[in-house]
Amino acid sequence: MFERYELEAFLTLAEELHFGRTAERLGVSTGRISQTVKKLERRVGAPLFARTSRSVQLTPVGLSLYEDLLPAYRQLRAALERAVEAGRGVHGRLRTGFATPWGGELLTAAADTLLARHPGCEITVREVPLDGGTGPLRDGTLDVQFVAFPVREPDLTTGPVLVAEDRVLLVPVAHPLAGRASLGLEDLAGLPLIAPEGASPRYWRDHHFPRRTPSGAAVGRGPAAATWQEVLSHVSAGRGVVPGAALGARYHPRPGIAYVPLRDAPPIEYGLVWPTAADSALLRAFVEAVGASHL
Amino acid sequence: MFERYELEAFLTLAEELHFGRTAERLGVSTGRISQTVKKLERRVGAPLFARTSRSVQLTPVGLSLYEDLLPAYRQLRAALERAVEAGRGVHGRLRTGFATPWGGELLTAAADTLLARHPGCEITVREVPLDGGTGPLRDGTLDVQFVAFPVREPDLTTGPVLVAEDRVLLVPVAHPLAGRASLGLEDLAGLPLIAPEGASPRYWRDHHFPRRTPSGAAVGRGPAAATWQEVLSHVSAGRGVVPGAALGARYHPRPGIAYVPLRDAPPIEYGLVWPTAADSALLRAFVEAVGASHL
DNA sequence: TCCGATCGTTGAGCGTGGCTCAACGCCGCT
DNA sequence: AGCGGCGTTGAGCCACGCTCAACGATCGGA
Repeated sequence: MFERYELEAFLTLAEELHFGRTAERLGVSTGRISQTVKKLERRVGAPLFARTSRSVQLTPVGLSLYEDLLPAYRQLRAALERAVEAGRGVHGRLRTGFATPWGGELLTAAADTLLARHPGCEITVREVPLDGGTGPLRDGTLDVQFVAFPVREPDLTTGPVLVAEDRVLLVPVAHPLAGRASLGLEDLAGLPLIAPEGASPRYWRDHHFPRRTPSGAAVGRGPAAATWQEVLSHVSAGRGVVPGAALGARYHPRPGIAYVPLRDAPPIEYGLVWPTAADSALLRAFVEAVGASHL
Repeated sequence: MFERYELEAFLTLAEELHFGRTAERLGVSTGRISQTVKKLERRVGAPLFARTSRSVQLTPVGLSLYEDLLPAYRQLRAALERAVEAGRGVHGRLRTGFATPWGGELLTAAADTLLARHPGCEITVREVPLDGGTGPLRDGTLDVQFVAFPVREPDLTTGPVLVAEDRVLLVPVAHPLAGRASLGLEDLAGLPLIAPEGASPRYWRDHHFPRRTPSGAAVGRGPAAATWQEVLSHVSAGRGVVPGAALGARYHPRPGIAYVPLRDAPPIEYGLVWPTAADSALLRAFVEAVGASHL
């Protein structure tokens, strides 16, 4: 019979007719799509796609399989949704966490709307250390975490992007750059960058706290910080600079800190992450509620 | 979404309303069924079954989920079957193997009927050593093997029981037991039992070549043998005895060997085994063909 | 009310298959 | 001929489905 991942790979590829896009939509590598389709074809005993390195097309067999499978797959999804609906399945306990202060407000707002709709459930919102990465999810302290993307951990599920904010550089007001209308990434060269040191994965730190500018110049090292509050203290005390989301300037501006737009940096994307194994009706309701909340 | 194993566990349990039977039908442990259902219920957010240690019943939510899922699941199966059919997917190469001579005849007969229907495919039938267990499947020498059950290997798929034969004891004609109308397992005490020595798993050897009688008396040790022909040579030369299937006596009786029914031993069951990863349309057609063949 | 039998649950630990990553080969364009 | 885009392949990793054994709950029979 069909495994879920086989179904999804086949159906997606039949729609996209492109291995790269299919892989991206499903959040796996192109190699995996190739291997999965190949395995399916061996089971069926005939090619499902006619493909060269330049084009992918459904064979007649593939087309009729697609037409057979699509409604069945839709039925499965609908059945699950209906069951969740019928079960009024939103109850239980959900422990959520955030590292940046305005994230806490977002989570609290969502928790309130959810509690109003489903009084049965219990939702806690806690701050977590900036340098802990997704550790609290792993050690069972939390069920969901609001974090800055990217998160690429095989055992964690990543929700949609909920907030995308332009990047700014937080500098001490006394700093020469504080007066500039905007900065480029190259301006980071030599500046003492404050960064968390701890369990956060390498690719995440490199993404948010680069050690080199695009042209290769070294970025300086400022003091390490465990929480966002520590980061802000360091900046306002003149001990370093740090990139952050423009949102922070609007919601929790700090005296002594200037927020200068970083022209050529992509926006920071934030969203929810949770252990795949901890999926539950309450969790998904919460994810939806956060998505519907606006700061 | 639903994983295949979750779907099957839920649907089967909804029909059987009994964890033990469900587990048996799916070939897993009851613990796994329990864990799987629990996970599903957490996802749905409501109990699907009302269960005590004495009874299992569908809850209303569970019932409507069952009614939603069953047709979708049937559609999936039907879609696969149709695709295999449409693909005329029976072609390619299939290397089959057997250890007992009459097994070879069974496989050859099936191969012939399959080749007549699908001239495109290539099927080879080879004898394999008795003491190699399922090694040829592991090292890629064979695609399917006809073996005596039980086979409990996580990476192998077990086909249905194709032949169930009463057990007999093969003894030299000159042996005092040769004249008996039947024997009990206790009679094995002290007899030199010929057994393969090699890669076959412990549970398999214990099942077919017990080292103790039911009452605990030690069974003797005869010479080791690598193939079934060697076993027969040893027996007719008076070097030992061996349990086997009654079928052997009918198809390849050997002068010098008496086949005495073993009264209290369960029948030996034979069937096909293959690496789960090697599943293919041709393979399944072959399994079916062997099932339809009769000696 | 105590036992034994039956059945579902739980947690620790194991093994494998789904997955990534990097190298490769093919194709079309310039 | 060189290059860039794309699908394939193989080696290796690790999360997760599964087993196993201990446990707890519920019944029937003395």
